[in-house]
This record gives sequence, C-alpha cells and structure tokens, in this order.
Amino acid sequence: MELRQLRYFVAVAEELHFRRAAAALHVSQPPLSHQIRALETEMGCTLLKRTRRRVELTASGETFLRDARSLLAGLDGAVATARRVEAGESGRLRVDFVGSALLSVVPAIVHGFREARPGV
Amino acid sequence: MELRQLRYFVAVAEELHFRRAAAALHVSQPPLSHQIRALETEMGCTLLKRTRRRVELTASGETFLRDARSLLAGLDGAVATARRVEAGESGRLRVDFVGSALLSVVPAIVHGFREARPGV
DNA sequence: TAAAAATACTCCATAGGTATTTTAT
DNA sequence: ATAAAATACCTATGGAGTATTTTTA
Repeated sequence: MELRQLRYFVAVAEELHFRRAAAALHVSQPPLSHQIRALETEMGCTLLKRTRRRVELTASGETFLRDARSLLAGLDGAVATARRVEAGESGRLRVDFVGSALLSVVPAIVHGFREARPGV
Repeated sequence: MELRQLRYFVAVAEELHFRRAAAALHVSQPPLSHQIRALETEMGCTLLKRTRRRVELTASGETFLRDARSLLAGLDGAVATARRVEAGESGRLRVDFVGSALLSVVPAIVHGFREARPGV
C-alpha cells in the first residue's frame, strides 16, 4: 500500500465520482480506477459501491475514509513538526530556574510547550 | 512522499546502518540511500547524520521516527478496522435497553467497544 | 441510450540492481 | 587501509495515458 492510494481514495470518496476525482488529482480516470481497485484488493474490502449514476461509500469505506484522512493529516503534522525541530536546532532554548519552580512553573511550561509542538 | 520512504527510514533508524537495513528490507543499499535522501530533500530536513563508522539520528530524525512509527502502526490499525467492519456488515449488532441504563451501562459498553475496535 | 466505470494496450518515469568511487577513521 | 555510504549507470516494474468496451439506470 502506498500513500498515493490513500490520497486517491480520499479524492474519490469526496467527489463520489471517478472522473471528477481524477480531474481534481490531475490524472486520468483509468489509472485512478486501477489504484482504487488495487487498494481494495490488498485490503480485501469493498470500499466503494459503484453504480451507474453514483459512487457511494460502503460501511468499511466510511470507516477507512475517516482513518485515511486522519493519517494524511497526521503525516502533514509530522513533517511540519520535524521541520520546526530542524529549524530550532541552532536556537535551542536555555531554561534557568530556581528550585521552588520545579514543581509548579516548569511542568506548566513544559505542558504548554508540548501542546504547542506535538511530538517534541 | 510515499509510505515506502517512511518504511525505509524506520528500517535505517532501527539498524543505524544502511547496508543492514537494506538487507532487512530485501533491497540493495544504493536504492535505499536514494530513497532516504529523496525523503530528506522533500522534507527539507537532515534526518540522519552519516559518519564513516556510524549513522545516527538528528533531533528532527528522532522526532520524525516516533511519528513515522505511529503513522505506520495507525495505518495497520485502520486496515484491520476496515476489515472488521467489512466482515461484520452482515452481522450488525442490535442493542436494546431500558431508559435507566442510558447513563450507566450503555456508555460503559460503548467505551469498551470503542477501545476494542478503534475507529468504529 | 447515455453517462460513467472498467478493460486493453502502450509508453515512460522511476524504483531497484550492479559496479564503482568517495569518504572518514 | 578499510568499511560504509554515495554516485553512475542500466534495467525493468508498474504507474499513467489513449482508445475502447461494458454496464446499468
């Protein structure tokens, strides 16, 4: 399985139309159909129900669509995080504090920092 | 970016050795080096620091390794979930309950169910 | 019958292989 | 000097394109 197949699947699931999805992806319709079928074959799932006038999501398709979107978004986030870490390497934060701050201020700062920069 | 690159990166990060990672992936070393470099170029990050005797992870590499592993695991989970939904389609669960259970038993069941079948 | 997806085939981009060079200790 | 990654180059798998057929409402 490759990310291309997830991206193609999400596009078809959003358009519910292979030709329009293909246009949105800047590819032609047959390769798109082929990749979706390869994905379904590998997963052993029928993700889309094709009828003459409409394409609709099956139950497993609905489920996988949510997960695929979340994975693609997670990937974007992971790349963005890595880039921030890369950019911050030469500007590492120096934190000095007195002992009494250890159990109050520092944990709060760290907590906020980790929320702002997930994965760091 | 493609999943192959994430899988290759995780393999190299685990072995910290291109040749051994290539062997584990059943590919040869040059294509592996090439894919890792393509990944780094696309991300704009130096994920690995290559020296003569050792390969080591940079800060962004450490961060991205955690996220890549989590994404790959998430993908496996998503596929497994979709397969369970596919298999369960003809056996959907019917739940009946009395009003008084709404605020106690049902939430507990749903909670346990969602833990057992993430994404459903 | 018409609009849309599936097939058939062709081509080419690129993933992957082999041979070799470069590099760092 | 040597072990390991990078580079150069070639091959071939499979992703993508065009033309066409099949399908079903």
